[in-house]
Amino acid sequence: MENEGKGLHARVLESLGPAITAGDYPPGTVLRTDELEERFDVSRTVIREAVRVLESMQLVASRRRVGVTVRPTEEWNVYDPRVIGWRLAGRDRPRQLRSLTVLRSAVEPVAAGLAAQHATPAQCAELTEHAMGMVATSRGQQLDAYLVHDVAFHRIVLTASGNEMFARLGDVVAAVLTGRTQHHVMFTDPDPAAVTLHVQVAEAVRTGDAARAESLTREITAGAMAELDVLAP
Amino acid sequence: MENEGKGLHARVLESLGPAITAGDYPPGTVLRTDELEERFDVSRTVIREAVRVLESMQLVASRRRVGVTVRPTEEWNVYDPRVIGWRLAGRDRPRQLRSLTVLRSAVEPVAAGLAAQHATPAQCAELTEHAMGMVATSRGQQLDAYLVHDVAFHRIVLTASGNEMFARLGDVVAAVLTGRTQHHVMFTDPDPAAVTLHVQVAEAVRTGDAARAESLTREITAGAMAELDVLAP
DNA sequence: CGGCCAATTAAGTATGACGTTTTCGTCACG
DNA sequence: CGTGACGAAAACGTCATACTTAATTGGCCG
Repeated sequence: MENEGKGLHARVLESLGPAITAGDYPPGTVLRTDELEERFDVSRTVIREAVRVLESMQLVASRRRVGVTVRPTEEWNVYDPRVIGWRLAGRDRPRQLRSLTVLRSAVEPVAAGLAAQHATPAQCAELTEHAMGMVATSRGQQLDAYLVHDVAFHRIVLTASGNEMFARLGDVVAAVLTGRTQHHVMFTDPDPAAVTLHVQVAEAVRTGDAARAESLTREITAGAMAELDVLAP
Repeated sequence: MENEGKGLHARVLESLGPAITAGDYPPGTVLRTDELEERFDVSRTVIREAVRVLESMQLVASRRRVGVTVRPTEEWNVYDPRVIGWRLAGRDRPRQLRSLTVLRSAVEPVAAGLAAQHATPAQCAELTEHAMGMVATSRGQQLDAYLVHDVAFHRIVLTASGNEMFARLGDVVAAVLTGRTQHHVMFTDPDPAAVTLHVQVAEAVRTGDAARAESLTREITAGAMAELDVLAP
């Protein structure tokens, strides 16, 4: 098993979390502690700790004399990295991918503008480096290598913005980009226009041109949205 | 006491969470379970469950033979509503307020643009209603009533965008707006220009003019940023 | 000096007993 | 027949304890 190395409660979590976020237990469903205890063949301690975590994600609510009830979707902590991961792995992956892409299209341009103002020389260097990397790997079925540079590029922009809320979306963007590559047919090279835009963004950040960095990044995210409209429901 | 009604673990959480997010325990600090057990005079069960929740927020990491260690700030789940609340209540409230305002300025304009495309007639009606309410309460030291309409307005825009990630930021925006009112001297009425902008946004959303809704909202959030520069460090 | 093994430490798990709150059913009374 | 109060049951919440597991430390031996 690849399931070893973590505590039992983590294993229960990795089973219940995806199931709930996938909608296997519709909102209002009640789970009794001792039922789960038996189902996973673990002690109450373990179940209780797993339930506490699910509760902290607002996926469930535990009430006396009633049980652990699944909460409606609108109340979930949809920004919790694990919730995002579970939903991306589950049934409504397309919808989730769309939500996150829209979020990207809102956040990244502003982040790029701020990065142009706050990025350190070292960050600027890394940025151009990865932009170059994208150019170098943009042709000839090197999608994996390209993805690495793409993810790194966007992560640096978010970090260099100097806003911690933006910086923490790095994983989200990485997940979206990775997801896109996986769904892309493996034989189509990246859009050359997008590659050029990344190079230009790196340049704009380096020269401190915030407005240009923002508008160029808006073009990138607009492209990502357009791709979605082609490939997703 | 006003502390009744919740479980013991919740009480421990409400004590440890704010302390950690306030920086009372610098990253790397280790907390032993039995020490906490004694300090709060509760059983191990309770401490363990509280620690699990803190762990799920990435505030701490629990490792065997070493203890519960506080994680560096960059790893915290800064989108967790409780973490946001604790930080807003704590020492670096100004920095947090600034981060959230920047996030707002990125998200709300895009949300308003989407709202113009997706808002239901009922939502449009509510929107104009609250915009009117803002006009009515914008003069004569009715800041509390004004705030209610302001919060409702922005909440509806985020919800009407149809993006669940945006919708879940309603509480964040509410916290920011509330925080601003509290810090505002209680005798200055809201900026008339901002009030007008809200009315115009409601109109743009109603008529489905996405570009206009977005750009007007951008003006609103730009105003909020400008206010910050005046009042905050 | 270096690597290996054992002792120690603190978290992880299991279990049984008891407390607490909420819900539901029953019974008596108007 | 309806209503209210009382009581029992159900499920989570808390406590105490014993045992297990993994990681670190330190000492012993090569």
